[in-house]
Amino acid sequence: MRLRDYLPYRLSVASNKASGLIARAYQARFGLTIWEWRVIAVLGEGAPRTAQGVCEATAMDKVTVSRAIRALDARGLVRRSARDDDRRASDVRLTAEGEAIYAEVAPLALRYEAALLDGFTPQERAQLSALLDKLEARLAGLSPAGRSA
Amino acid sequence: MRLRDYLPYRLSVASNKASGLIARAYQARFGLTIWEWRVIAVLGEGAPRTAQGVCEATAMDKVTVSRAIRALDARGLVRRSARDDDRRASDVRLTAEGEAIYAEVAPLALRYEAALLDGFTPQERAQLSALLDKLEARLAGLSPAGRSA
DNA sequence: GCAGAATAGTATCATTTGCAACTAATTTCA
DNA sequence: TGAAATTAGTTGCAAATGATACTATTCTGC
Repeated sequence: MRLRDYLPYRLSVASNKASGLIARAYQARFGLTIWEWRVIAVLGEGAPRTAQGVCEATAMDKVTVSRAIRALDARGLVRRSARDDDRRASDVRLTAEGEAIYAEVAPLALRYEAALLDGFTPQERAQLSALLDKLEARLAGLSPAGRSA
Repeated sequence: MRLRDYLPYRLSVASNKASGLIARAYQARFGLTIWEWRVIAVLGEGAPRTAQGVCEATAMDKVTVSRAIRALDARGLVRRSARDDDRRASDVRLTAEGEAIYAEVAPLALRYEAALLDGFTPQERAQLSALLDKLEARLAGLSPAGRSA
């Protein structure tokens, strides 16, 4: 058993390094945590979402989502509007200011991804993506009930 | 920008799911945290290591290592012995009881890895490993100074 | 149409984490 | 030699995190 060859360990190291790198950039330039950024990223797709919808789209748990949305709301980057078909839930969407942040952060994020994949051939990129798909499928089968953070 | 296709996000989700799955098993059966397990895993290779050496081998920061070693020491799974060539540092090694735990946990860990990779062909396993190598190399180049957790 | 179960989201509290400061020992090099 | 800088490891404290419990609302099915 060699830790440095152990797949879950390697995933963890790679993921933490990548996330840490990018998180520092979000934090330094926009004062956003990774979770706030994830919320912005899914809302940036256009459609409003409930907190629950954000949970599903971001693989964050509901407490984390609740806090991220509250922080974004406090900064005026998102706006919540009660739904009349279900008054427990609210639709969350980006404000104009939130859109502006999204428009700046998204390209930055993509540049980081491009930097990570710099030197990967198109074949390698496709392989990596396919292998991650496969891994995700395995994990979905093995996990008790898909939480993550 | 689609979050669900974003590489750092995908790595994070896969890593957290895999780690969480395995962490639950360590915790439930042996009362070990992931960090304690990592320390045991590297010490299980045989050679004693200083805390610093453990840091390098596990990609953990020194505070985390210090705490993990202390907890393992308190449980009698590792033993520390002052070095006389440098009295700031101690060599840490597994006790007999630590070895016994290692002998039980390591196969369990490998079974989990095998479960993750169930359905992967040998080619796919090799590809995954090679792609992670490549990613790690990129990350080493991009990261300010390789910390992680 | 109503009692009980389920769900959206929030609040509480204990634990974990990480940074920065600290002690003690060692190295550097003038 | 010996003062300044560096390193090993620990500690303290503030912030992040997560499990659990809670409120309010909606669904179920009898």
